[in-house]
Amino acid sequence: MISKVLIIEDDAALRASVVQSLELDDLEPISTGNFTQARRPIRSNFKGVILSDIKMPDYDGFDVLRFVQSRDPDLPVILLTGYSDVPTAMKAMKEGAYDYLEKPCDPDRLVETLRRALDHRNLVLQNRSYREEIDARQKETGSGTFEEQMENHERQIIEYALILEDGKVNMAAKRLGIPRNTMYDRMTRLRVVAKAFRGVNDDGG
Amino acid sequence: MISKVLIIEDDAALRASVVQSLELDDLEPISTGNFTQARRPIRSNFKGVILSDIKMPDYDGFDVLRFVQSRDPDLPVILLTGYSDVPTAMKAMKEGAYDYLEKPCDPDRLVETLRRALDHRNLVLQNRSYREEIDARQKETGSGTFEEQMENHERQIIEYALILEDGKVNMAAKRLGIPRNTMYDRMTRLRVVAKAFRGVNDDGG
DNA sequence: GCAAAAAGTCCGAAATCCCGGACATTTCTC
DNA sequence: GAGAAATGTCCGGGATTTCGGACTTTTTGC
Repeated sequence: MISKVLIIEDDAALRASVVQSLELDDLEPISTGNFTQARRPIRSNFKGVILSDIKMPDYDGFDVLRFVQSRDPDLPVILLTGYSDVPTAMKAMKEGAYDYLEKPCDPDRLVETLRRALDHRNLVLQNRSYREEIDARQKETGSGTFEEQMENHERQIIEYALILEDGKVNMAAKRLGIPRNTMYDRMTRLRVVAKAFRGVNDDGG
Repeated sequence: MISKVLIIEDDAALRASVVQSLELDDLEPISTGNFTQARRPIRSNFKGVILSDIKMPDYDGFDVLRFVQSRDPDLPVILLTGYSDVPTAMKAMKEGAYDYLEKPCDPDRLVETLRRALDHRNLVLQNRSYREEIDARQKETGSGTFEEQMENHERQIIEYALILEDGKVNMAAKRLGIPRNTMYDRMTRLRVVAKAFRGVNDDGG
């Protein structure tokens, strides 16, 4: 499970206290004092979430939010607002912040919120990798000539059977449920050499 | 995106107000007054989240929480606690509640919290279906007789081409680099019906 | 080293597949 | 709604594949 939290907070004292809270709960704080310092790690595969103050000199929390969203719209940003500054918080949510916390915030609430965000991030990243895997397999079943695809698959089946049977053609044929002569025919056509598969697998024979 | 919220709250007035808040934000409240009424829809593929009061006669929020987790540990439960009842809230989180809200709660905060939970739920369900798909494909490769394996693969290639071409056989044949008559022959042999692949893919054509 | 079993090779007929061509039907285009 | 283009169906001969059987070579077991 991912656990990085990129902190953007100009008040050094508050930053230190946040870092401490996170470390006590086995999260991995990355402490920065302004947006410029924080930019580098913010990218689409960042394995963590962002915790940023809103009110800061130069770049504020909304700048951070916009930048993060340009890099990855599914990278959660939690913003720290001033006490009971509801309008700002509302605006932040509308602009896509994952959540917000009022300063000063309860450490437990902070950690709970971050854990939810990390959980979310984790699911998003997992989802992406699953999707990539599915796409990759789909690609495999959709590139090259029909004949090529069929032949590749045929070769794979035959070679796999040969590996399991230590390169013995007749045994491999029996395993695949086809007459041995047919097996030889196919191997000739595909130019598969049985000898090459002897001793490849340890439990062969 | 899923949007159901199963509400368990014995106070009818509060329940009505929650329902109203949710409907204003295009969520789908399912309103119930106690655990017994709520049990039925709670199952592992429930397309929504649970919002439950903690303090109720007979069964309380922790009973709900435990029951939900027995049905699906990844089904978010948001609990409503009394005002500033921090210890109970902490306990709920420890037992696996997704979040908690203090009564009376701000409608905006309520909706934000529920949306996060719904988002989470959505990702979990999506993740599961992806995983199922990957498992299914894995199973397909490497079992059955030779003929079965070849035929399955052949069918996959042909069906995928048909999907890409919106069920047009001639186009699919061209894509695969085989004469259209051969394509028909193969489809007849495999009992693949072209019509079944029309409109499956949005960019077909 | 001998017999038996398995592995590998060659042949040919039957079965199957490939694929062009002719034709019917549907869909598009103006 | 006529003509064109694409889709779908049917046929048949030539090419390929299948697969049993006969044979040779290699491996196995004693």
